[in-house]
Amino acid sequence: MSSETEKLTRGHKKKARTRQLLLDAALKIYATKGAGELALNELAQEAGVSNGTVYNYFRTRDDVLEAVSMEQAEALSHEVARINAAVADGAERVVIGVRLFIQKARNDTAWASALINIARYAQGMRTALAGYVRADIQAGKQQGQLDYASEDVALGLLVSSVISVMIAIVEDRYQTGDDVMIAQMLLQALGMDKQHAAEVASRPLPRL
Amino acid sequence: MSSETEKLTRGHKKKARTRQLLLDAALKIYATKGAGELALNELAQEAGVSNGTVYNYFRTRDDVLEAVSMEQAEALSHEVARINAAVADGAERVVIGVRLFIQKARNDTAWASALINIARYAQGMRTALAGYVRADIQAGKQQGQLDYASEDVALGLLVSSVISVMIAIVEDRYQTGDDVMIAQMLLQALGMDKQHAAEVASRPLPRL
Amino acid sequence: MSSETEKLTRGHKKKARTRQLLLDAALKIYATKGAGELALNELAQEAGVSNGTVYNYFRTRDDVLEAVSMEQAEALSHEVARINAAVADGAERVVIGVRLFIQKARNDTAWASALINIARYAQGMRTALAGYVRADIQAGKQQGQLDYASEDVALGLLVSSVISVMIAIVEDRYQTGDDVMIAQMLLQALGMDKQHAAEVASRPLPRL
Amino acid sequence: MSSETEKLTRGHKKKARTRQLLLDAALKIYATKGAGELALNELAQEAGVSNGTVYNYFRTRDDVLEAVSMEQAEALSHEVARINAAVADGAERVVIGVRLFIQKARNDTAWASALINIARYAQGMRTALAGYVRADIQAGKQQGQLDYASEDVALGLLVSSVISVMIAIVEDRYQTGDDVMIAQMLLQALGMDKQHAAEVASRPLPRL
DNA sequence: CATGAATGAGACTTCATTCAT
DNA sequence: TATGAATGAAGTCTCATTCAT
Repeated sequence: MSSETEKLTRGHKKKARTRQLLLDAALKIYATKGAGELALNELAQEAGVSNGTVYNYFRTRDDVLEAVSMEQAEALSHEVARINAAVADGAERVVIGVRLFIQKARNDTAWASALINIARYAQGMRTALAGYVRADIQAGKQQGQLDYASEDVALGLLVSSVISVMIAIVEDRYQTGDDVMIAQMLLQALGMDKQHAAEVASRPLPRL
Repeated sequence: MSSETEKLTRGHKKKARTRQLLLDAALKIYATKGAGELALNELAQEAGVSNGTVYNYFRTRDDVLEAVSMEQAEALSHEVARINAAVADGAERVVIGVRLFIQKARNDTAWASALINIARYAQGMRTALAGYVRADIQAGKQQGQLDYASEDVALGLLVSSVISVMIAIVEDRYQTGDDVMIAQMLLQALGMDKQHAAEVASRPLPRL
Repeated sequence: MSSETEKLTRGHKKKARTRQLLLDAALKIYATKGAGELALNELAQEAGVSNGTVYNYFRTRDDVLEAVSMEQAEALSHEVARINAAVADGAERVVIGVRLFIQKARNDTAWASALINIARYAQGMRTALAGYVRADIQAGKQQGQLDYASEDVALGLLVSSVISVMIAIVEDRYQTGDDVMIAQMLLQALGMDKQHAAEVASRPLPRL
Repeated sequence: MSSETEKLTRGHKKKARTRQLLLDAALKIYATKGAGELALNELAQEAGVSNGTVYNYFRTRDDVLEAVSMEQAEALSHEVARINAAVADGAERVVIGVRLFIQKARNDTAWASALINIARYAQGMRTALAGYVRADIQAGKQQGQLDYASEDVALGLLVSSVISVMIAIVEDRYQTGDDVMIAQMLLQALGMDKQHAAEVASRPLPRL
C-alpha cells in the first residue's frame, strides 16, 4: 500500500467512522422526534462530536434525513433480497417482505418509530422501499397470480399499508396475526382470490 | 334583546369570527408548510391580527393543529354523509367516500397538501377520518358484500391508501382513473371479488 | 387627542426611544470597533435591550450602519448650517465647516473615532458630508474666490482631507493650528492664492 | 552543491513559493472583501493549500494583512522610484507618483479595490505610501517650488486624496483627466500658483 | 379582548485554531 | 512542513411567549 493510499485510507476511515456516528445518532433521534425537529446541535451531542463537526458532513437537516433514508433503504433492500433469494413465487416474495418488515418493527419499535418519521418526510425513502417490491409484484403478475391495473397505485397501496401497520405497532394497537391479515388483504387488492391469498399469506416464513 | 345580551352576542360573534380567521389562515399555511413549522407569528400575520391575539384562542402550536384537524374532519364527515344519504349499499358508500375525497383533492391541491401535512402530525385526523368509514364497512360486511378479519386493519388500509393517493396528486403523479382503481383494489382487499369490485367501483358518482 | 392617535403616539414614543438607544449604543461601539465588527448581540447589550429586540429595528449590520450614518450626517448638516447662517462668503463657509468639524473631533475623540469608522464603510456618509459642502464651494466659485475644474474631485479632496485630519487627531498626531493649515491648503487647492487663503483660513470662528 | 544543501534550498524555495501563493491569494481576496472579512480558510482554499498550512506562515489575520501591505508598499515604492529616477524636479516627482498610481488603479481595478481595503485597516500602508512621497515634497520645497507649513498635514492630504480618487475609480465615478486635475490641486495645496501647477501637472508622463 | 414591543431560550452557522498523522 | 478532521467560542437569527397599555 503506497503512502499516498495509506494516508487517504486513514483519513477516509476516520471520516467514515464519524459519519456513521452521526447517522446512528440521527436514527436514534428520529425514533423520538419528527425529521423536522431534528436539531443539528442535538445530533452533535448524541453522536458525541462537537457542534461544528456536524457541518463537515451535512449542510442541512435535509441532508441528514436523506443520508439516513438511503442508508436504511439500502440495508432493508439487502436484507429482504437475501431472505427472498430462494423464493421464486412473486406473491410469496411480497408476503415475506411485508411480514418480515412488520416483524422487524415489532422487534425494535424504536427503529420502527424512526422509520415512520423518516418516511413521513423523505419521499425518497418511500420510493426506495417501493423499488424493491416492484420486481416482486411484476413477477407475481407474470406468473398469473396477481392482477392489477396500475403498478404505481399498487405500490402506493403496499407501502402505505405497511407503514400504517408500523404505526399501529408503535402505538401499541397491533394485534397478533395482523401481519398475515394485512398480507392477505394486500394480495387480494392485487387481484388474488381470497382462498389463495389466505394460503399464501399464512405460509411459514423462511428462516432468517 | 337587552343591550347587555346584545353586547355579549356581538362579542361572541366577533370572537368566533376571529377564531375562524385564524383557522382559515392556519389551513392556508399548512398547504405550504409542515404542521411543525407553523409559526404563530406568521399565523397572526396571515390572519391579519396581532401576534398577541393568537394567544387568546390557542395556547400552543398543537392546539391550532388540533382545532384545524377537528374542523376539517367534521366538515368532511358532514359532506360525505350528506352525499351518501341516499346510498344504502355499504360497499358503494366506501367507494363514494374514497372517490369524492380524491376528487376534492384534485380540485384543490392546496387543500390536499394541507390535509396531508395535518395528517402527518395529527393522528386524531386519521382517527376521525377512519371514524366515518367504519360504519360503512360494517354495513358492507353485514350486507354480505365485504368480508374481512380485522376492522382496524381494514380501516388502516383504507385511510392510508387514500392519503397515499392524495400524496400522488400533490406530487403530480396522479393518473386519470386512479380513483376508480384504488377503490376497486380496496374493495378487493376488503374481500369483494374482482368483477363485483370493478362494477361497484366504477358506478357513476351521485351529484354533489 | 383621539384614543387612536394617543395609542399610536405612545407606541411610537416607545419605539423611537428604543431605536435611539440602539443608535446611541452603536455610535459608542463604532468608537472602538470598525463598522464591520459591530456584533448585533453586543449592540443589544450596550443598549440594554435583549438580543432579539435589535431585530425589531435592524435586520443587518449594514442597516445599523446606515441608520447611524444618516443620523450623524443630518445632525452635522444642521449644526454647520446653523452656525454658517450669517456667513455669506462661500470660502469662509468652507473654512468654518472644516474647522468646526475638526474642533468637534478634538473635543470628542470617541465621536471622531466613530465617525472615521463609519465613513470607512458607509459611502453614504461621505456623500452626505459632501452634500452640505457642495453649495458652499459653488458659492465661492460664483463669488470669484474659488476656481476649480471639477466639483466632484474638489469635494472628494475636501472630505477625505478632513477625515485624514480626524485620523491624525485620533492617533494623537494632531498639532495645534493644523485646522487652520488644512483649511488654507484646501482653499489653495480650490484655486485661491496663498495670501488670501491664509487670511480667510485664520479668521476667528463665529461663536457656537 | 551537496544533496543536503540542495534539499534545504529546495525546501526554502518551496517555502517561499507557498508564502507567495498565500500573499497572492490574499490580495485577490482583498479585492472583494474587506481586510476584516478575510477568512483564513478561504485564503487556504484560494491558495490551494490546506487550512492548517496557513498557520505555518501567518499566525493571525493581521499578520497576513501586514505582510500583504508591506509587499505592496515596497513594490510601489520601487516602481515609482525607478520611474522617477531621471526626474529631479520635486513637484514633478509628486505629480508622476500621483498620476502613475491612479493610472495603475485604472488599469487594474481589482488591485485598486484590494489596496483600498488594505489601506482602510493597515495604517502602516498609509504610512509607507507617505514615506516615499516625503522626500519628493521636501525636494520641492527646497527647490522653492512648494511652500507648505506642515509636512505631516501635507502628506496626509496627499495620501488621502489619492485614495479618494482610487475609490472614485472603483466606484466608476472617475472622469478622464481627473488625474491631472487632482495633481494640480495638490500642487496648489502645497503652495504652487495655479498657472505653474497646471503646467507641471499636465506634463507628459515618462515612459514606464 | 386586541395590540405589538420586548424578551430570551434555543437553535443555526462560521471560522480561527489545534493536533494527530 | 503539509494535511484536514475536529473543536468550540462567538456570533446570527427566530419565535413562542409575556405583559403593559
